[in-house]
Amino acid sequence: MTPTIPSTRRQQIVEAARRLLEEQGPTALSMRNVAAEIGIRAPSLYEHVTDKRALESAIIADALNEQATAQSTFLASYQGDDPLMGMAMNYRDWALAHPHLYRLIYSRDLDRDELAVAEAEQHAARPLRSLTRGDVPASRAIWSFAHGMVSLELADRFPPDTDVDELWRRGMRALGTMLA
Amino acid sequence: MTPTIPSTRRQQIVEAARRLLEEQGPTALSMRNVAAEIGIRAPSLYEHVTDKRALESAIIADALNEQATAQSTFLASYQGDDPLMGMAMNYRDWALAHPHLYRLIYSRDLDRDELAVAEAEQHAARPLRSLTRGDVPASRAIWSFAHGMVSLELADRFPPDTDVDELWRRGMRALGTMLA
DNA sequence: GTCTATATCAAGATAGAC
DNA sequence: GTCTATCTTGATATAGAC
Repeated sequence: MTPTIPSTRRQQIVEAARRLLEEQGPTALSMRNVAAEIGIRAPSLYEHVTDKRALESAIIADALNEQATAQSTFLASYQGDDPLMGMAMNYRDWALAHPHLYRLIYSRDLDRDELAVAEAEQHAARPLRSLTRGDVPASRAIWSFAHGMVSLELADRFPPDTDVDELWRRGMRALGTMLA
Repeated sequence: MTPTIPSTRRQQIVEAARRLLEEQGPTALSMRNVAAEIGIRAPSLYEHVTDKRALESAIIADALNEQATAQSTFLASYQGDDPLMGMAMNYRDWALAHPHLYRLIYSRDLDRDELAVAEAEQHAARPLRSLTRGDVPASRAIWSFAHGMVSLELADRFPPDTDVDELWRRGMRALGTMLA
């Protein structure tokens, strides 16, 4: 079987749900829509996922893993002289490319009791931690800044006169002093 | 009329809605619940507020103004030697004291076309800007960090071993170098 | 102006037939 | 596994009484 064809019904459901979310936003992510997307009725979904929240958790786990892969791939091939700023831009670019997905990820508590979610969380934190050479508090503070920036940008919360690039530059330069 | 008794029906509605949100969370914030809270039926609300979104915007405007007042009051009476860290803790404390309210404020785009909201946004940014002595990008970068920290803490996104206080100390100390 | 009564539509979820 | 039928709850809109 080819990788683009989901091997299980559950996987097919999760992928359809994510597609709806990314292309049409959170209001399109209804059980009815997801079911219609794969040609069945809504109640049938409950044979494969516990409820809507579990479906969202599956999307979140997939997304965190993808983001982690994007970051470690970026880091492995980075050639410039400011990998920290590079990672910040990589984080931002991923979020802006998947705005609805990013908002879902941080819209609620993580279901850490679901193994796939707990693993994905660990996975997602690894690339930045490797960059701070194991300084975990520093990596978490940098993550907080990046998340705040992306979150405010996605919600259009910066006043219209804001030079967002400048905020990233100044913020990341200042935060980089944590590592010296 | 005493200040604790809302002078208009609309004000009464906004206060009831906020009370429901703060005490019982976002799912309790329904038009039916709000109406029941003040002893009327849901459809009657639409004589006073355009729709639910406008009601939320009214709550957000009130909340931003309150937060602004809390910050400027704090700043006016601050005696210590690190006002920036003090402001950060004031920001955090306010958010942790009003978690559902804080999440509502940042859950969606601001309705800047509503005058009260646009004014409240300006109002909320002022205390921190006075602290950075007019360095607007610095104040916005600091705000982003603070928002990221609060947002991750409220959503329980820091791993269980996290010393959140330490993240604030290290992050704010680093960001303070922007002002020197 | 303000309210009650009512209707429409969509959502998440469950029971039980096939 | 999938279906139909159904329950419950929510936002919203209109008609019409007072």
